[in-house]
Amino acid sequence: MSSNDPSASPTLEHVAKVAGVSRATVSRVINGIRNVDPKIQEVVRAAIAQTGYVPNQAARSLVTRRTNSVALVVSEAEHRTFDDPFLGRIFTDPFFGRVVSGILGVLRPRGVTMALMLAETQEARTQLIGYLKQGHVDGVILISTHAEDPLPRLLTEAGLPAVLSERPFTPLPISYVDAAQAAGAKLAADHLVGRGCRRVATISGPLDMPASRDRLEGFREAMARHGHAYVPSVEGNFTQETGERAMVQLLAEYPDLDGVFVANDLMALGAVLALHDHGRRVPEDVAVIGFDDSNAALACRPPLTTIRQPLEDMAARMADLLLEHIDDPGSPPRSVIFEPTLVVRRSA
Amino acid sequence: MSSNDPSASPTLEHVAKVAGVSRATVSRVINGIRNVDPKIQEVVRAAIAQTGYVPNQAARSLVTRRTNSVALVVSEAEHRTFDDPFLGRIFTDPFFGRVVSGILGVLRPRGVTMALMLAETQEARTQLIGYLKQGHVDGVILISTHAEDPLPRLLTEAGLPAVLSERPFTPLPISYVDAAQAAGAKLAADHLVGRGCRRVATISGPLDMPASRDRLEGFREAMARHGHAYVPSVEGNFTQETGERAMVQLLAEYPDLDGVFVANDLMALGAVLALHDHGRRVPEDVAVIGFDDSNAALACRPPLTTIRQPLEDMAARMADLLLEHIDDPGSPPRSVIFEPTLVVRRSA
DNA sequence: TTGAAAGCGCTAACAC
DNA sequence: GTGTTAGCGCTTTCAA
Repeated sequence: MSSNDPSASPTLEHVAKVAGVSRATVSRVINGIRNVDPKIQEVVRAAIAQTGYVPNQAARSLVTRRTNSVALVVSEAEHRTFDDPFLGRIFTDPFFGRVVSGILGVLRPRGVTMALMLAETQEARTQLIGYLKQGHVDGVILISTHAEDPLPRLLTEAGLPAVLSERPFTPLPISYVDAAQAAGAKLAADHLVGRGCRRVATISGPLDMPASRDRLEGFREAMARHGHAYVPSVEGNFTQETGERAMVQLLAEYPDLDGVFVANDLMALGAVLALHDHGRRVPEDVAVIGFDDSNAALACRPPLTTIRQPLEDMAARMADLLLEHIDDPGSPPRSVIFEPTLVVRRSA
Repeated sequence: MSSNDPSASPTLEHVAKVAGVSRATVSRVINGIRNVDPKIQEVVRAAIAQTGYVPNQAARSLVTRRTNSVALVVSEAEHRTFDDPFLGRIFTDPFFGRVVSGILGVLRPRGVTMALMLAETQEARTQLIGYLKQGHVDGVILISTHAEDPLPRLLTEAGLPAVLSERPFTPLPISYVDAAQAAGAKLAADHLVGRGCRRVATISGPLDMPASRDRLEGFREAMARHGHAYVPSVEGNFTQETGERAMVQLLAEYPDLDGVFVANDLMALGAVLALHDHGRRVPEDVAVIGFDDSNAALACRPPLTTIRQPLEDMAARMADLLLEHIDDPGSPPRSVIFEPTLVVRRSA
C-alpha cells in the first residue's frame, strides 16, 4: 500500500501511475533522454507537476555512482588545532571569498553543490580521506596552505578526481591551477626600482608554502638583475599582525629602508601601520607593495599598490578541471598557470 | 560474477564472504549494534580491514533516509546578483568565519558534514528549495541577511528541519538563535554617556534587517533614558566603505559630534578612517563604539571598543538545535538568546 | 518508442 | 545471537 500513502513524498512509481506510463518512461523524461513521444512527455510533465515529484538523490546516486557534489577542502598545517584562529584566518582572508565565488560560479549552473571541509590535523585528514572514499562527493578541490601536506598524495592514491590550488610541493600526477608567482614578484621589483628605491626589503609568507618561496625567490632574482645583490627578508604568516611585527623587525635592522615588497595585502596592511607608528610616511619615506589585490588593499591608508592574481578566474578554472576529470576519469592531469598583474595605487 | 570483480570497491557482501558471516552481521558490527558475539566482531573487523571496505553512503541514505549532512545556507537580498561583491562581502566579513567555526565544532565530532549554499536571487531560492527537498541534506542552518527573505517560510512549509541565525522578521514556527541586540546597543549607549559624550550619533546597519533595527532602536531608547531625546542616524550596509561614507555625512551635518555608535566593526573601521581624514582624533574628539568584536576591531587604529556577541557559541547552538530537530522531527521550535558584552579598548 | 525487470549496496524486520 | 529476506527509489539493459 505504500504507493498509496499520501504522507510519503511521491516517487517515480506514483508519477508513472498518474501519467499512465511506466517508471522507465518517466525516468527518461526527467533525464532528458530523447526517443520519448512529445505527447507522452507532456503528460509526464503534467503528472510530475501534479504530484510535486522530486527525484531522490540517494537512489539516483546508488545507481549512477554520481553525487553531483564536490568538496572544497581547506587543509592547514599540522600543528594548529581547531581552537586556533585558523578558521577565522582562512575565512576572514578575502582570498577565501573570491575562491568560493569563482568555484560556485561554475558549479551552480551545472547543478553541482559544494561541501566545505576542513583538514587541520592528521586525524582530520585520515577521517576526511575515509569519508571521501565513501563516495560522498564526486571530486575534490583542495586549498592546501602548507608544503608537507600529505593530502595531495592521499587523494592521488585514493584515485579521487582532484584539483589543487597550487603546484604540489612534491611532483605528483595531479591537476593544479596556479599563478606565476615569481613573475608577480618581478613586477613588484621592477616597480620599486623604477620609482627609485635603493634600500629594499621584503616580508615573505610562510616558507613551507611553495607560493611564498616562489615570491621570495622571484623577487630576489629580479632585484639581482637590477644590481641589488642582497634583499633582506623576514618571514610572516600572512596575517596582519605578523606583517606588523615583521616590519618592526626590518625597521630595527635597516632603519634607512625605502621600499618593501610584502607577500600579501593583509601583511602589507600591518606593515603600513607599523611604518606609520614609527613615523615613516608611505610612500614618501618607504614605498610598500602588497600581493593579491584583496580588499585589504583598498582598506589601507594609503591604498596599496599590489600584485593582482585573478583568483576568481583561477578558482573557476579549478572547478572546470575537476568537472572534466569527473566526466572523464582517464584524462591526464593538467596544469593551468595564470599571469599576475601590477595594480598601481598610492603606496608605491 | 560481480562479487568477484576485484576492480570494484568492496561491498558488504564481500566482507561477509571473507568473514564467513551474513551481510546483516557485518552491518551490525559496522553500526555498533550490540547482540553480536565479540569473537565474530573480531573476525568481521579483520575482514573489513583486509578488504578495505567503506560503506556506500548512497545505499545507506536510501534506506535510512539520512544523509548525515546539513546545509549552511546564506541568503541575501533580492536585488543583488552573483557578480556583485556579495560573496566577497559575506565571506570576507570576519563574522562568517566565526559562524562556520562554531558550527563545524559541533558537526564534525558527530560525523556530519556541511554543504555551503547560496541563495541570492529569487531563482536561486526556488532552486534551492527543490534541491533541499531531494533529500540532499538532513537539515538547514539559515543565515539570512534581510527581512523579506521568503526562505524561512519556504523551509517551514517544506517541513525541513531548520534553524535561523536571527529572529524571523515575521513570526514563524521555526527555531532560531539570536543575540539580545537592544541590550548590546544599551551597553554602548551607557558607555558613551558614561565617558561624557554629549553629542552622539549612530551609524546603523541595513534597516531591512531585524538585527539592525533592534540595535538602532535599542540605542535610541537607552540614550533617551539618559535624557538624549534625539540621536541622528545614517544607514550603512555593514561594509567598511559605507561606514566611511556615513561618517562623512554625519560630520557634515553635525560637525560637533563627540560620540558614535556604529552597528558593526567593519563600518566602525571605515568611520574611524573618515574621522581621521577629517582631522578628528579618536577617542579624544570623537569616541567610537563598534559591534561584533570581529578582528577588524583589533586591526583598527586605535583598537575599537565594541560590543561582543559570542558568535561561535551562538553558531554551535544553532548546530545543536538543528541536530535535535533532525533526531526528533516532532520537537517544537525553540529560541535561544545570547547576551552581548562590552569590550573596552581604546576608541571609546 | 515504450515497458518489464534486474539490480545498485545497504538496513531492518522477522525468523530461526 | 545470527541469517534470510524484503525492500529503499532509481537507472538501464533488453525485449517487445
